[in-house]
Amino acid sequence: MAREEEKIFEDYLAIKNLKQSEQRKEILQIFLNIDKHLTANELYRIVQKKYPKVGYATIYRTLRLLCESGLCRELKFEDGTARYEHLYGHQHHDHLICTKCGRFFEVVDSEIERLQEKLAKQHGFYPERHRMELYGVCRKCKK
Amino acid sequence: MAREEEKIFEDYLAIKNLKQSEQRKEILQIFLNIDKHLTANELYRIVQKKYPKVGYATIYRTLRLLCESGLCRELKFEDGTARYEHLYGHQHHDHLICTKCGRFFEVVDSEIERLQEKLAKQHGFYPERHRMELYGVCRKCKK
DNA sequence: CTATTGTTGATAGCGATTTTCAATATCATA
DNA sequence: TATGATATTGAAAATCGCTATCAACAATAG
Ligand SMILES: [Mn+2]
Ligand SMILES: [Mn+2]
Ligand SMILES: [Zn+2]
Ligand SMILES: [Zn+2]
Repeated sequence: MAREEEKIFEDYLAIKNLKQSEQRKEILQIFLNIDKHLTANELYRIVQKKYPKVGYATIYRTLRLLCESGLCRELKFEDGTARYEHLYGHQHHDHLICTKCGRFFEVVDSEIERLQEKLAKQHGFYPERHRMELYGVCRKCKK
Repeated sequence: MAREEEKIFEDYLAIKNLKQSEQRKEILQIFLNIDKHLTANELYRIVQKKYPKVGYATIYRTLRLLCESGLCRELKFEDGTARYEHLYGHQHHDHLICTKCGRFFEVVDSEIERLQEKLAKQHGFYPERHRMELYGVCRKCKK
């Protein structure tokens, strides 16, 4: 499972002279097995079930390492709480968010992406990145 | 000055059986006179200069009322701190945000808006609203 | 094995925002 | 205008998500 990601994380730790702790391995495994947009707290609770001794701070610390190593991306939606998604092997995308059930749907629209670049340039802006979220009601929730 | 907005706020308070306090009038005036994307703290400091007795909680409470009455919109950008902008008489817009100087530029692109609607519908979504922020370096900051 | 150095969990701290509460102001009505 | 019901206020405590601190502990090189 996820040998490539494990290697990336190990290599990142090695380069930074960081150690391969049990906690880091455990959290990496659980992170890789859950491909959702989790909050730190949600991840904490899941990790706790399997490894009750793990502390809150370690979750945050490891999430930071995962982001730095390129495996994870931190996102902030409307409520301001950080959420974390898989980054490795995932291309850039934006999100549709259901205001009823809270689910996230990933989308890409190359035409919109092109127009965003153009819009920035029209205003003398040198674009670096963007964020786009569409809020609405998903098919299931509309009944 | 801003007679219309004053009326909207007064009417809103009346409908909700709320009272027309001095503080509310003062904060409304200052809010209306500053057309920026202020944080609660920034507004607090400006209000304090003129009315030193006003409390922090009253700023937040009044900002909430301004939002509910339709005069104000709360926005959250990358740092998670809420910012407040004028809503009355302002059409929907998105933001370009300079990562050097932190300034906000308001933009609308009807073609992007159209494609956003279309994108949502393609995924079976009933769109309600969206948020789009383009981060980059503004003309001035690029030298 | 041992020393060095990084890691951990608990907990304190922080910034933004909300809640609590007793004192006070607003406002409809007498 | 005086009264009283009800809403509002400022100060301070509480909360929330997250980061910093620190002493005990674990990983790794030699
Ligand atoms: Mn995603
Ligand atoms: Mn704006
Ligand atoms: Zn839904
Ligand atoms: Zn700039």
